[in-house]
Amino acid sequence: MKISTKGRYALRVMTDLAMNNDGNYISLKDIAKRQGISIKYLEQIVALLNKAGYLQTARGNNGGYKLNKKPEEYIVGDILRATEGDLAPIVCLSEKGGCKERNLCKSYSFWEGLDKAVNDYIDSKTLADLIQ
Amino acid sequence: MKISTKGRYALRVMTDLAMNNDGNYISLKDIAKRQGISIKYLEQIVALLNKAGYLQTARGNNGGYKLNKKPEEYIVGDILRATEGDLAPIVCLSEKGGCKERNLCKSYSFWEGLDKAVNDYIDSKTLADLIQ
DNA sequence: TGCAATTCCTACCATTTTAGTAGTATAATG
DNA sequence: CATTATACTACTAAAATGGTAGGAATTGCA
Repeated sequence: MKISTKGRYALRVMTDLAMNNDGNYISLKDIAKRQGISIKYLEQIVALLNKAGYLQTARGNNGGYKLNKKPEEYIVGDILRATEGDLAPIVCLSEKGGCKERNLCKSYSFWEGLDKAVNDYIDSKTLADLIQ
Repeated sequence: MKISTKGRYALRVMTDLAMNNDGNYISLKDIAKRQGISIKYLEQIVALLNKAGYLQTARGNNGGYKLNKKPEEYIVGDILRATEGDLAPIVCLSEKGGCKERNLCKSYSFWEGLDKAVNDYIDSKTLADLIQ
């Protein structure tokens, strides 16, 4: 029941981009320095955020990343799901069509409820909530 | 962000014990058969539950396990914490004395909130809620 | 033109965690 | 004293985690 570094670092990258936004692109080198995370590992995390369409990017000299939208328009849950993958607490909830034994399983609706509690919370926060 | 088999099976063992309780001890052999889990693996899970004081046990012939208390007196959160270990979503929250950078970290209170959301939910359910 | 800075993409790897299996000792019962 | 059961400990294969590494593609600037 742990969030991995991917999700945690992703939030740090996004808050870093939000807080240091001056209109220019921000390089991973700068973010890595501020956050104390290796550039090479950040590349992989940013790739996920980028694939999800959360960033504007520019390659080459003076290139880097910046946010696409205003901080209050980023749902934290979206960021976490994009980097952590599915946050469902157990496999049964992720299976397409649902677990076949859901009607027999006494725990199923409990896990459903936990899943909902988690998602309700992370979807109630935006990037703006974090940086203030 | 997954619950492991330890926690999931633990809940199944507890519900099995609750539902099949006729006053006699219930052997792992029976539980294993009903639940489709190997006896040997169940031994390890039950050991955790036992260490937490949730069970009455009897060795030898006709031995086995039974619940200590009424189903409604078992908090699901307690069962999960006993078998999964700490459910805090990130390491910072588990560190004794708290994360040293908590005042600098923009995400800290977000993770605290997630931890609370999870624990509030799992502590609001009892074994009785599951078996009905 | 060419070099430096940067993202992009993919492969690799050590360590830890997960999900068990296995063996043996200990205890109780009939 | 054989059978049935828990108790304890060691081992292990496979997967996930948390990175490192190398090189290709792109862009800005001197």
